[in-house]
Amino acid sequence: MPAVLRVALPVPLPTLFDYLPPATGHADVGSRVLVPFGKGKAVGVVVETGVEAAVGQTRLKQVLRVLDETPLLDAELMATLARAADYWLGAPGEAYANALPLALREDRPLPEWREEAWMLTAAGRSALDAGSRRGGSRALLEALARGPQTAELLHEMLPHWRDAARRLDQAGLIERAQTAAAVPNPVTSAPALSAEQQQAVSDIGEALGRFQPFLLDGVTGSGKTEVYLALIEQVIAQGRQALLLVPEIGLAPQTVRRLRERLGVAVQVLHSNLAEGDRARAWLRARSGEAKVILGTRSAVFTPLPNAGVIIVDEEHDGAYKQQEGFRYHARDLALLRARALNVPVVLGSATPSLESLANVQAGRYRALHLRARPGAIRAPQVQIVDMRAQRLEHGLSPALLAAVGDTVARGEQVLVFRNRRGYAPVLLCYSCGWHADCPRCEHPMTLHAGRRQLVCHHCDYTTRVPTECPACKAPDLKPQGQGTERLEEALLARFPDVPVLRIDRETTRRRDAFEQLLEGLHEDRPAILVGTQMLAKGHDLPNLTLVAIVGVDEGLLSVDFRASERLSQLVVQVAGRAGRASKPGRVLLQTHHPEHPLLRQLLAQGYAAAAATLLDERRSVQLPPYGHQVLLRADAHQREHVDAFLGDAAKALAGAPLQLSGPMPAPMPLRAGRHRGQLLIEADSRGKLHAALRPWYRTLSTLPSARRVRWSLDVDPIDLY
DNA sequence: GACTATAACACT
DNA sequence: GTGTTATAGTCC
Repeated sequence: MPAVLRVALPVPLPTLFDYLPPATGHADVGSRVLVPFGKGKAVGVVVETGVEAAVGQTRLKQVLRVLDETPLLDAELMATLARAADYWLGAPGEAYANALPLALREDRPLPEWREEAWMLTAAGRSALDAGSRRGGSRALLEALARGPQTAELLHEMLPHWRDAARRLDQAGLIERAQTAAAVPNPVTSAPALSAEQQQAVSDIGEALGRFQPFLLDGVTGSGKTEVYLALIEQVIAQGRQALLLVPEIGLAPQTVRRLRERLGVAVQVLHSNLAEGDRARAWLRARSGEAKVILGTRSAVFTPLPNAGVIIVDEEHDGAYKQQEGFRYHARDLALLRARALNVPVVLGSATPSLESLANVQAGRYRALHLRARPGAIRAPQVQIVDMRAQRLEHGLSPALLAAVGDTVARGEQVLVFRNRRGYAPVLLCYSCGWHADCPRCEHPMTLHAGRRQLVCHHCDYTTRVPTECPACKAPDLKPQGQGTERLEEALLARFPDVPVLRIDRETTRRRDAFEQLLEGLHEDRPAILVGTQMLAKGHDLPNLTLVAIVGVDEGLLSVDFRASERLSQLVVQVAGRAGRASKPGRVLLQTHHPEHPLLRQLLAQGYAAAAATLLDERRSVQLPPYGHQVLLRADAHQREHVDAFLGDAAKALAGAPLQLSGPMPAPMPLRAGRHRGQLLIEADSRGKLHAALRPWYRTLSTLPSARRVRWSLDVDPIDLY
C-alpha cells in the first residue's frame, strides 16, 4: 500500500481525500496543495502525511502542486480545527475552509502582507548629505532620513511621493523596508482603575501563560473595556498577541480607535465585510506575529496566533457568535478550545452573561470576576413598568410613556424608544371580513412598509404592492394592526413636531456607515428621539440619553422557545443600560400587557443575576441546556414527503441509542420561502453519550438515498429551534 | 457543493 | 427531432 497525503477539501462531505505525494516538492501537515478533484481542481489543506490509503489504489490521484513550502496553518490551528469539526459534527473540509480567508483558498501566491514601507540605502544617505537631489526627490530623501516610513504616512506628508520613489528606487537610493517602525504613539493614558477593575486585571494577569477561563460579569458602564485594555497592555509588554472578539462589526470602529490611541500599536481588524485581500493580509500579519492586537467578529476566532497571550470574547452572550449555516460553530466555545490548546487565559465579558457561562461558573470551570460599580454614572437607572391594559393607546404608546417622553425632551434631553419590529405594522387586516395579507411562500403575515408602499415578508423578503381594497371581500377596510419602528417614528414625529426623530433599524442603516452618520447627526446637547430595534441595544455612548422606553417585548414572555426568556432579560438589561451614562440619572419605562409576570418582576426588582439564577434553576429541573445537551437535525425541501422520508430514515438509523428523540416533526415555521421544513431533536444528559452516537450517525446520514432529495444540516447546541 | 449522466416530459 | 427540469451518482 502506498503512503498517501490526507487532504481536507472545501466540500460538505464527512470525509477527507487521499492523494499520492507530488512529483516534486514536499507537503507538510498544514500546507495547502492543489489537487485534481472530480473534473476540475481544488485547493485543500494537508491533514495527515504518510498514511495508508483508505481507498483502492486505482482511485488515487497525485497532488499537482504544493502551494506552501512551510505550513500556512500551524499545529495548534490544525488540531483545534479537527476537534471543532468533530464537536460540531461538521464536514472537516468546511472547517478548514472557514479558517482561511477566501484569497488564501485560491491557487495564487500569497499576497504581500507586509505594510509597504521605504527606507534610505547607504547610497541614498550620501546623496542626501551631498545635496545632489532637488524637488520631490529631495523631500522624500529628507522624509526617510528620520527612519523607515510607511506608504500611508508618506502619502499624508508628500501627496506625490510615488514619482520620486520610482526614480530614487531605480537609482538605488531607497529600498523597501522590512519592518515599518512608524507606529502611532499612545496619545491617551490609562485612567485610574477602580479597585474592582484592578482586581480583575491582576487575577487574569496572574493566569497569563496557562489556560484559565474567566467570566467578567460587569454591568453596563462598569468599564469592562478598561479591563481589556490594561490586560492587552500587559500581554503586549510580554511580546505576545491578544485576540479580541466582538459580536458585530458595528461595534468595532470605536473600539479600534480606543485600542490604537491607548496602546500605540497597530490593531488588525478582521471581519467578513472586509475586502478579501485586506482580510488575507490581516490574517497573514497575525500569522507572522507582527500583528499584536487582532480585533474581529466571529470568523476572527480562526486567526493564527503564534505568540498568543490572551483571548477575549466581548458580549459573550450574543447569538451572533453562532454561525447559522454550513459549519455551525460557536465562536465563544471555539475560543475556549483555542485558549486551551494555546495555554492562555480566555476572558468572556458581558453585562448579561449567557446561562451556559453562568452554569460553567457554578460548576467551577470558569472563574467569575464581577464589576458592579458604574464609575461614570451616578446610579443605575430606575426601571418602571407601565401597565398597558385599559389604557387609551396612541399608536401603541401609552399616555404615561408619552408624558415621560415629553418631559424628557422639554428638559433638552434625549429619548430612546425601543421596539423589536421593523416596518410600519406587522399585519394588514381587513376590518370587514377578517382577511389579512399573508406571504404565499411562508404562510406568515406580511409586514406593511408604509414609506415603500409595500408588503414585505420578513422571513423570505417576498414583496408585493399594498392592496387598496380587500382581495377577499372587496371592502376598502384594510387597516394596519400593531406597531413597527416606522409607525412609532411617524406617531412621535406628529406628537413632537419640534424634536428631531431618528429611526435606526436595518432599513435606515442599509448603506455602509449609515449608522455612524445617523448618530453623528445627533447634537449631544440637543433634545432628540431615537426609535429603533436591537441595533440600538449595544455600544455607542449617548451621554444626553436619559429616558429609555421599551415598547412591546411581550412576545418574549409568551414564546414557546425555551431561550426566549433569557434573551428577553438580556435585551431589557442591555437596552436599559443605554440610559443615563454620564452625569444625568437615567430612567427606563417598560410598557407591557403582563405587569405581573414573574420574570419581569424579578428582573426589575433584583436585576439580571437573580433572574438568570431563576432561569437556570428552571432549566435544571427540566434538564434543558446547559444541563441537558441538544442536537437538532433540520431538513427542508419543496415537497413535504421528501422531508418526512428523510427525517424518518434518520430517526430509524438512530434507533436503540440511549438518546431522547423528539420528532420527526414540522419546524416551528413549517413553510419558509416555499420550502417545507421539518426537524428531529436529539437530547441526552451527557455530551459523551450524544457524540458517541451521533458521530457515526452523521456519516450514515450522508449516505441515505432520501438525503439527496432534501437540504439538511446538523446543529450541535442550537441556539434557536427555528 | 459542483459537476455530470440519465430519464422524463414538453414543445415547433 | 431538441429543448427544459428532476434525480442519482461521484468526488480520493
